[in-house]
Amino acid sequence: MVKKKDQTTEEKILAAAKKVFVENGLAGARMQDIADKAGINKALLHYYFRSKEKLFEVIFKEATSKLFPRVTAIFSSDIPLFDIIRQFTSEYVEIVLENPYLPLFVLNEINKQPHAFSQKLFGNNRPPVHKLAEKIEKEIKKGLIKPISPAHLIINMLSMCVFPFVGKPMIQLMMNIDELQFRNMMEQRKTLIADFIIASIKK
Amino acid sequence: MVKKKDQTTEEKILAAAKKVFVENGLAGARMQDIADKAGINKALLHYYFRSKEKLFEVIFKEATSKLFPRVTAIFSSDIPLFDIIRQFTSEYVEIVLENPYLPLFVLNEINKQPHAFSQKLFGNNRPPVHKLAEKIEKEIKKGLIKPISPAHLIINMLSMCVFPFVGKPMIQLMMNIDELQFRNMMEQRKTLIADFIIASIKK
DNA sequence: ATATAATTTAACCAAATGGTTAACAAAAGT
DNA sequence: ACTTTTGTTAACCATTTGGTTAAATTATAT
Repeated sequence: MVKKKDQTTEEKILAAAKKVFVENGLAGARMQDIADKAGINKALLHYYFRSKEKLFEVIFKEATSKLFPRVTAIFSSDIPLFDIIRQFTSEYVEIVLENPYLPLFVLNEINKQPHAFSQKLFGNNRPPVHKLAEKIEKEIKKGLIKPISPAHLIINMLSMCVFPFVGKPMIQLMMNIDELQFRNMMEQRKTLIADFIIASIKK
Repeated sequence: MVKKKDQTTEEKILAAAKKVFVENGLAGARMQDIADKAGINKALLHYYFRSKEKLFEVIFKEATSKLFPRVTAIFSSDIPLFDIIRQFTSEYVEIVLENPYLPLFVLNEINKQPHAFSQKLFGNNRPPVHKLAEKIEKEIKKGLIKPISPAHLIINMLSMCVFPFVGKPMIQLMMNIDELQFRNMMEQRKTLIADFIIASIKK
């Protein structure tokens, strides 16, 4: 199945931990489970990472570090609104397609400890939603798009990107589709979401 | 704080259990915690509901029984497409506003045991998405709305209804809004989502 | 070669957790 | 009045879990 040959012990642990944490959350993850999946003794976990919390923090940072800096970059980008929408939606879906279970994991942890995790997630610079909001306001005033509350527009965009992953099993159940079909659908969404939004707000 | 006076013991347990389960999930919930919140002994929990699983099942059914029958009803309703969209979005948001943490809870449990929970959730009659999909197809063929994949349209609608609740703490963090502001925003979404969708697909 | 440091393990520990038991108290029949 | 059923509790139990310890093995340096 998986090649674990030339990985260092630390790498083996991190790979196993990521799987277990993302699947079960912080509280639900078992150190023994991580050790087993990494093919090592449980005590060795504590040798490399002092505690469950510490290990979790490493995984959490690593898992989210790909996504949020990009969000921040795109939100503050100077390109036209429609391009921001296109770029954000396609990039978001593309990145998350690599880790489909990440969003539910992040939302869960942030839900359990909003402030602690917002700190871990954003540090001190949260994604500049206000910049995007201002840009939307401007376009409305210039009469380039239909009037809409910027906050709602942003939430709509975020919703259509994030929810399909969070609700993946439910969607698969309701629509009776397998892994491949789901993946194909998400590939389509890379462009479809932006088209859908723009069709709604374009004058 | 809360009035627990004229409640029967069973009601006290159910109220406490709902809170604890929804906040922590099946695995994260503690029987002792439920007992404490209900102001009773832990053994009494097992006297009323034999096990954690049994208690959970009761809570789960009670919590979801309000929502899904309505979804099914609206999906199979014979009214025009735009009315379905308006009715579904407004009703969904309205119902969930009473239990804002329900969606994340349900998605989590369904994620952990897709088949077991789909059984508990839907029994043998899943929401008839196909009926709605067929209706969309027809409207497209009749040239009444722009062409769009029915599956994607449904996912978009679902996304904009569900995600704001699932992502509530994250949205509150990113947009820096309090409980009341969030609630007001969701009130607005009762009509806004449908307007947004219809604007996008209307010819 | 051998002393030193880094890595790995088996055995153990204390705390937490779901669940049980046996005894006690309160209601409800009779 | 008293017997039976229902409701409630404290104490207890087995298992699980995160974490520790001390010994063993392997690598590194001298």
